Amino acid sequence: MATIYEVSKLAGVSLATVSRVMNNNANVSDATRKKVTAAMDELGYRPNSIAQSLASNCSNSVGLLVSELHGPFYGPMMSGIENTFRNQKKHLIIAAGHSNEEREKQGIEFLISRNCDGLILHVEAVSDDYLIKLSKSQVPFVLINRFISELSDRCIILNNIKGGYLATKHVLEQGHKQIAYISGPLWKKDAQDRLEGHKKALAEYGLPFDEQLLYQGDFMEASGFTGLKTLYQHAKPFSAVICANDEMATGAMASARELGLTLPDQLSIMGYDNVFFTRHVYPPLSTINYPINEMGKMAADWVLSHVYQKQTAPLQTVFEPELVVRQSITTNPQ
Amino acid sequence: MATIYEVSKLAGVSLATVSRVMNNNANVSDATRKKVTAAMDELGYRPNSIAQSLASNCSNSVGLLVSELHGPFYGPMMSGIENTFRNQKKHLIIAAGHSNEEREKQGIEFLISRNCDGLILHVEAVSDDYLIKLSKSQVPFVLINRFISELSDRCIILNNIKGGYLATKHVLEQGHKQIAYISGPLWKKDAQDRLEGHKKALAEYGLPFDEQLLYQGDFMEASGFTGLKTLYQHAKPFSAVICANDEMATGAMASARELGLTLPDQLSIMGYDNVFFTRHVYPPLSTINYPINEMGKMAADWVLSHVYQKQTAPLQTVFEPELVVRQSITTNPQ
DNA sequence: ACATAAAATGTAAGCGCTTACATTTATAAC
DNA sequence: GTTATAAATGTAAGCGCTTACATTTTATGT
Repeated sequence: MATIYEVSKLAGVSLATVSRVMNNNANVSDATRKKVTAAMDELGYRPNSIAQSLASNCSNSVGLLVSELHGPFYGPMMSGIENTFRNQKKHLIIAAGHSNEEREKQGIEFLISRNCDGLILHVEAVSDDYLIKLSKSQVPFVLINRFISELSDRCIILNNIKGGYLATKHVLEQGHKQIAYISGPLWKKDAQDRLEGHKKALAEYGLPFDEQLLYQGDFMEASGFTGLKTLYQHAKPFSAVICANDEMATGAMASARELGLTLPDQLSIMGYDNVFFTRHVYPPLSTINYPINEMGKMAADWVLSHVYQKQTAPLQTVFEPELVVRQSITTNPQ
Repeated sequence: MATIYEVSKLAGVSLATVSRVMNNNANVSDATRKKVTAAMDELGYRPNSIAQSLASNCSNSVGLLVSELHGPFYGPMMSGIENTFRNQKKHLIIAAGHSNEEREKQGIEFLISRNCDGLILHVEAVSDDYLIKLSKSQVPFVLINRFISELSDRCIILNNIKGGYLATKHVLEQGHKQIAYISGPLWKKDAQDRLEGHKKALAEYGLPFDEQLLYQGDFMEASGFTGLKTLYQHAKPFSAVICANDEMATGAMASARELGLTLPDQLSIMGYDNVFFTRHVYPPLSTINYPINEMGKMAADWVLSHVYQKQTAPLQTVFEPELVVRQSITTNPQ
């Protein structure tokens, strides 16, 4: 592989000049610029990005930590991020944290040790304090789907209270009066917020919130399954169940069928996230849209702006959810 | 950030010695090793991986090109790969090719320019010739889900003929006699192979293959939708349709319902890939398992072995599909 | 105690770039 | 034609490591 040295020799200029044309430095005459690019072409020269990084103290790489590389939620997020960065010649180093404190910390360590210029973090298990401490170290980072008030300017989040509110309001509007709720783990802020929105809608319709109709799940499919079963067997009757995410809604669907209920006639189910497979389940699931792809892009823009001083579209930290009506909610239940 | 120089000064040894303890070189006495690690701890030293890469001519990064970062197929593949590499302190740089020739080439260029030591490629649009030429350049790569005979030792593939065979055989065993087929784009080898397996099973049961019952799709959901509609309106009657992947099967399901058919009673549907949401559709889709996660791991092992000379489990290039029976196929259709 | 080999450590060059600073060349003003 | 100023180019010192080779220390055999 040709080096800058060989290019400079062929072009008959100094190393510095070659470097200047590479970096589009203004102070190069057209004539020499042409000589240099010609020499580059002739040699098939490609700059060594490692050497560039070492000399410029900028690796042009940004680290991304997500809980899982698979699963319906992270894919669209990564897509949005990758796209933005590739256009800017930055590259993405990806690691998985598996929603586990130790592994999330390891992942962050790993990315830092890889000289990332900035980090995009979707972490769940690591503590607020850890992140606040981290924010005082060298490497800048932005948080997706997590709010820490001390770090509020770098938290890209969804308005989950509103989302929870919209979901329940829709179900209420269809005439349901007995509504069960399967929440996420309530130590998580987003699970809390969604539930809070639910309560708010209930209150608005003059309905009391009933603890008996609440089941605390963990955002995973299985907990939707057992959640519905538990509610069905122990709680008072209900005509609709609202799930704090689509995975649990899916579990609840399976559970409902196992209980012999026909959907949606005998039970309406509402999801949250608008993960792509919600269109494909049967009946197609009504849910709340989580614009995760856009939020990924915004996180990338944040990095572009704060780390690389690039001009970007105005940064937005809180996104708004939207109701997506499909066919899992009946009107006027008996 | 402390450098190796400061560590060496604190420990009272030379740079080389510090480097040796970092790299676990055997020729370091226990006493000095201790001194050095103590100094490292005291300074909170972290080696600069960029400098290491430049000096050692090894970036410890491997590039991964997939068609999309989202979608049900690539997630599990990336997961398998990331996991293997992180344990080995290698890192993954990810780019998307979008099944488009230009973008795939760009992606490969991008990864190479990022000094990847090796590449894992899931490419669809780029030509065999291009890849053969690429194989003669510096950077080693392995191919997932693509077979090129000149490069056969670095192609990690599924036995798609067998998969196609298993799918059709299962449907035949349930008593179906009129079977439609929605294929992938037939310029793709995997689409061809799956269809070939289908024909083989038909032949084994003494049934002729009927061109009229074939629709050529493009592996995307929409083509499953229009495919079924087209077949239904123009072809002779059939009691089952086999789709060359799950996405198209999903489209076919939606289409069937729109045609007023109840599933699976009036139409059996078979998928391929065993993408995770196939459990969630209704009726749960019978399909062929594609062990993409394992294949991803194998690709990572290939790189570990060929690029980094690591000892790995024996390499396997062709994987076997398996039938997954769920509830989308009826028995003894009328 | 000595010679000899093996183990431990040090020296210094170099990986391929960037960039501050110095120098040369072109341009403008008089 | 000078001189002042700006533009273009060159020089050389790093960036933080690895590693071939040289040197010193330690262990081994007699």
